[in-house]
Amino acid sequence: MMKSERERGLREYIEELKRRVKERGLKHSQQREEILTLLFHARRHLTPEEIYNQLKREKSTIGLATVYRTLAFLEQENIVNSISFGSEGKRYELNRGGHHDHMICIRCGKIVEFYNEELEALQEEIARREGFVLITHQLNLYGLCPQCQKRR
Amino acid sequence: MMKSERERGLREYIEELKRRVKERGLKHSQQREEILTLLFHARRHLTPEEIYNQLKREKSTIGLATVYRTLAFLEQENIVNSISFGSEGKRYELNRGGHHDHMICIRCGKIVEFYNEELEALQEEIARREGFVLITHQLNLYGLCPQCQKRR
DNA sequence: TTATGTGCAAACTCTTTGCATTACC
DNA sequence: GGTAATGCAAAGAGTTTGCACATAA
Repeated sequence: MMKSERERGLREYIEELKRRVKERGLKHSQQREEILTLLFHARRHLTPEEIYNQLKREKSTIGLATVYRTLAFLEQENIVNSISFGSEGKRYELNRGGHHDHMICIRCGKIVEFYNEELEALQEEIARREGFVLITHQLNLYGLCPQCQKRR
Repeated sequence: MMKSERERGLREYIEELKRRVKERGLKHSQQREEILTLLFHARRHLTPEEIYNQLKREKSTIGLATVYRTLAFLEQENIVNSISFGSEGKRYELNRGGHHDHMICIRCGKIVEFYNEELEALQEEIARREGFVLITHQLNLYGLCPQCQKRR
């Protein structure tokens, strides 16, 4: 269901990061690589704080400010995406190439990613009707996941 | 296109507020009415700060904390809805009974509300496929409005 | 009368910024 | 060697909380 290309390995993401950094006349760093690596292996969408704590646990010397600065850079370069649920802060995930939306369980916080061709087309259509040129969108569906429906 | 019932007047919204307050064993107040009245007349989605400033300009003695507390109450009672665009804080609008989503111009900030039956149905369908019971959703389309497309 | 609501200030949380130092190229 | 990146601490922005006083029922 998910739009997919051949899956890329960590090595490739790091190469892309280095390329982008060089293109901008900037410098690569240990820290940027650590964050990208963590996001590559993450099974969830992480907050800056979670990324910081995890790296600290792995004995990194990284600072929280660096995490924020790096995430801002990675997002701007479209290497990672951020999503925000309700009023809690942003969460980040590696951009693996397939656009998708999110379904969130309001009880347990479980997040399911989905992609629907028809939905995407419909949004384009709606925007066109209003004369808008659509650039991006964020759709979050909130509900109860199967497990949480059982334990009412 | 927008789901619609007969439009309600300010008086009716205030009556509903009073009813809800009483049901909860709470007390009505001048301040709650001021905020509701402001939201009724608002043409845009307002931040707590904007609501506070506007009321101060109208010589209210209200405090910012009261604005936050009241908005939380009104939202919980489903009298107002909040939306959050990107990472900026929540904005509030009076719940006029018709669910709708938002299209936001990333250049000028213009917000257009829309409602699409087919889109709503499709979301239900997608949630069902994943075994979720859908409770609510938020969809924001970001793009360029007609005016901003011209002045490239 | 009495519990709830209010305004103020302080506290909190999340994020950004200034700056001396480090490390990449 | 020169410039960008880092880590720390302090500053900001937005929001919440504690408390004494005001107010609705």
